Amino acid sequence: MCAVKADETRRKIVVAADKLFYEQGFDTASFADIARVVEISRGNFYYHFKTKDAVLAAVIEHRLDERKAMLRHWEQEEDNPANRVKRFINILITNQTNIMAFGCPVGTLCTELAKLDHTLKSEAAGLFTLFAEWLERQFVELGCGGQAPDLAMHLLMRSQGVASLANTFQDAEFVRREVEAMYQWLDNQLSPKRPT
Amino acid sequence: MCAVKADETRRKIVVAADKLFYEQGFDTASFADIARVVEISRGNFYYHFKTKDAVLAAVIEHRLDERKAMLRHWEQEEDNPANRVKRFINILITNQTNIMAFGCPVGTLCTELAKLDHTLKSEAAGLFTLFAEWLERQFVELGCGGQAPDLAMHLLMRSQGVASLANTFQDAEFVRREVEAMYQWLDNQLSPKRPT
DNA sequence: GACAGATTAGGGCGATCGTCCTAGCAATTT
DNA sequence: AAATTGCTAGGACGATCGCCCTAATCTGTC
Repeated sequence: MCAVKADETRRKIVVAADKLFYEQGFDTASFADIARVVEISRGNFYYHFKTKDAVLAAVIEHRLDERKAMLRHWEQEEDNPANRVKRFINILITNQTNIMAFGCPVGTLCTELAKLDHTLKSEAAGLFTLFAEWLERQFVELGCGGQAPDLAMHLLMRSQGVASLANTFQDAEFVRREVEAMYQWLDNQLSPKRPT
Repeated sequence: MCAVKADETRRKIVVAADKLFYEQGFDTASFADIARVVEISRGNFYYHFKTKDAVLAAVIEHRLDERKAMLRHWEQEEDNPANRVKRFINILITNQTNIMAFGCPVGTLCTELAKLDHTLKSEAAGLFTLFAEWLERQFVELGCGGQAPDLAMHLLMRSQGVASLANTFQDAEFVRREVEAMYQWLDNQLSPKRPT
């Protein structure tokens, strides 16, 4: 009775819901869709999650855990904060196929929840905050000081913009070009030639 | 019987649908919602539009017309192409309230239609293309030559990124800062200090 | 004022939504 | 072997969806 079976099923539901919420949107993806993927009955759903919002909360939690693990991984693999930031920029390349098909998982969720005026929209925004604060720390380590928060937001902004247009235009060359420009921008921040 | 009545009602429907699709999303906004705003019966809807997709098509058409008129207006008011581009950038300020509440009308629609894999997603993308080509023409006039298409897409990308984060974080100061940075970027393109 | 066409109101269609209930199967404990 | 608990299957609920049909009303012409 160690409840390991339920935990496993619950995990499967969260993973499936995560994927479906991303690919179809939170509102469009239904209980029936999720149940079909997990291969459980719709009725059984209620045992694990009382409401759809509860599923969404679990999905956001799951995404937070995944992103935190990814950021930790980058910190372990890269000594240089600049290279860590480059890892972030490079998501646009490594996740290009998904982004072109469905946009940025974080941005599109926040946008949808804002339109639905959903209770959990601030929780979803926490995914952005996670990246913003992590990037900020890297810029602090790089000696950007008080500029660090603005630089972090600027980079986040560019990745969102690229994801949005990549999704609309399906233009891989555009993505490559903008990623290159972001690398360039990063270098300029580290060895400033008196901008402004 | 000059059908002026029907045209007027049809126009009201399109305007109401435009607003609701923007504020709630295409999928969430229902016939009943639109009919309530226009103050007609749900049944009457069918006389003007056979399907919801037909309403969407009309809304996209309507948005295209509005944007084209706006761009024409800018061209009349501003002789200098640089000032025209600044007008574009300044949308983020003039439309700030709506953007913070519901995101960019063009970007969020394209994103949603992509997730729904909707037939009209390429038509919606035409709204982006309209801006991209218009910006490109301004950059050509400014003597940017072959760079013009890339510069246009870059600017479009930044406006999308700013709109997305403005929507999520409700940070007016961030918007102001990024708009300023876009003005700066524009100036740099016009008097290049050997970048790259 | 009768007629014809344009426009409207209202309700019904089947499908699907999130939610909820309950009977039964599966697995572990005593 | 019996009993307790964990977990599941299946269906029913009211509401709402896009869509469709038809009868009534309005408007302008002869």
